[in-house]
Amino acid sequence: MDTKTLCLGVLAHGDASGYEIKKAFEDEALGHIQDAGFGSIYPALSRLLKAGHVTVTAETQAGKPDKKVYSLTPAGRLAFLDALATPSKFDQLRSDFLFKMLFAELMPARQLEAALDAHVAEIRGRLERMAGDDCGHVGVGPQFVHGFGLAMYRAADAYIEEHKYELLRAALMSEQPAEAAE
Amino acid sequence: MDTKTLCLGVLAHGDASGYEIKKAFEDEALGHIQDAGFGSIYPALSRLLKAGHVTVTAETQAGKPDKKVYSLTPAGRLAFLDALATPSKFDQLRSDFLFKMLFAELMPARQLEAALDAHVAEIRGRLERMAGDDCGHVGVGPQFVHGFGLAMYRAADAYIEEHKYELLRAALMSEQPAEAAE
DNA sequence: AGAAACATGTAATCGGTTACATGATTAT
DNA sequence: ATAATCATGTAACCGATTACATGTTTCT
Repeated sequence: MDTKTLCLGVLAHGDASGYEIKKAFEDEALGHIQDAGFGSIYPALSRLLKAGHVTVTAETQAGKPDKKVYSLTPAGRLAFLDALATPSKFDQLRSDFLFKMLFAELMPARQLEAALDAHVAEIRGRLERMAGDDCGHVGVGPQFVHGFGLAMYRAADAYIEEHKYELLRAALMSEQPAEAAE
Repeated sequence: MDTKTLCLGVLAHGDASGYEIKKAFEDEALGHIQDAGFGSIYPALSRLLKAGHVTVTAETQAGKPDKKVYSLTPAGRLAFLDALATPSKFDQLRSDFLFKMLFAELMPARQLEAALDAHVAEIRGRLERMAGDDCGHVGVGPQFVHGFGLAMYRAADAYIEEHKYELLRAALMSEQPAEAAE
């Protein structure tokens, strides 16, 4: 998904400035599945403006810098619907964590355990934050995605807990048993 | 993970040519979690050679083009171990599919169902292919990763099956009930 | 006083994807 | 014949990340 389509998606849920679009990628459902920085959002909005997919209105704010609020045009809405209809290629699991685990045998046991624990801790933190989200007000789409995220994180958590000792045992056995002398 | 580190990883499992490294990203465990094309592998190998992380030996083959077989140097092995020790940022779920599902309400019911079915079909295909892999000979690392992939795909499959009708019902209700007249 | 949030943008850089360029052999 | 596999590489392009540049207000 390119940043232009991502911006169209955020704007489909309501008018927003570039800054507000950035914030949308930091919390809630969107933050877990896509990301974009200022350096890609602002140029994307310029291109969308040129293409006629959005319009912009400058809003002067008391005590705050001016805001440029973008709105979807009918053409922009159509373009977004079109993007939704385009089949995208299947998402890879693409994970640095899993890549490292492929080489678990090359890592010292302590380092392996630290990597595993850090990953589980991150998953649990996300799980907790997500459990607190109230999804009553959001639509079925975001609810589905939220539930999907929960299911994935829970499955990952459970799998790692169940299998980390297999990994750790192998790592410990491959190390010199000289540690008993320490 | 940049392509250089990915190449180091493949070479840590044994000497290989650029072509063979590319193949490693197409099958088995690696293919599910990382990807790299010729256009990034060859330049990466050149840079690794310049950095002294790999050495190269030209192998003349009867009836086939010459091969350049790369081997890790001790420095390269160290650099890879170092990369494994470096904490990487947490993997996002980053999914085009989920992004689209966020906007399920904007899609026609048929298109939504098609997207859902295509995704499930892809997951099941992968699940079947993975079930056939014999993991007896590989190490604990690749076995862990293989099992992780299976667990994730199974969880995704189960979640979609359980919740697709919620999505579909909402999509059908939001459409005009004029279809009974057709 | 200093940091953080609000707000927008540009420029340099870096790296990945895609297409191009070449060429032999083997299988259909 | 033609496509596919084996084999290596370069060049153009595209876009994302990062840093830079600017300026106010509010909170600590």
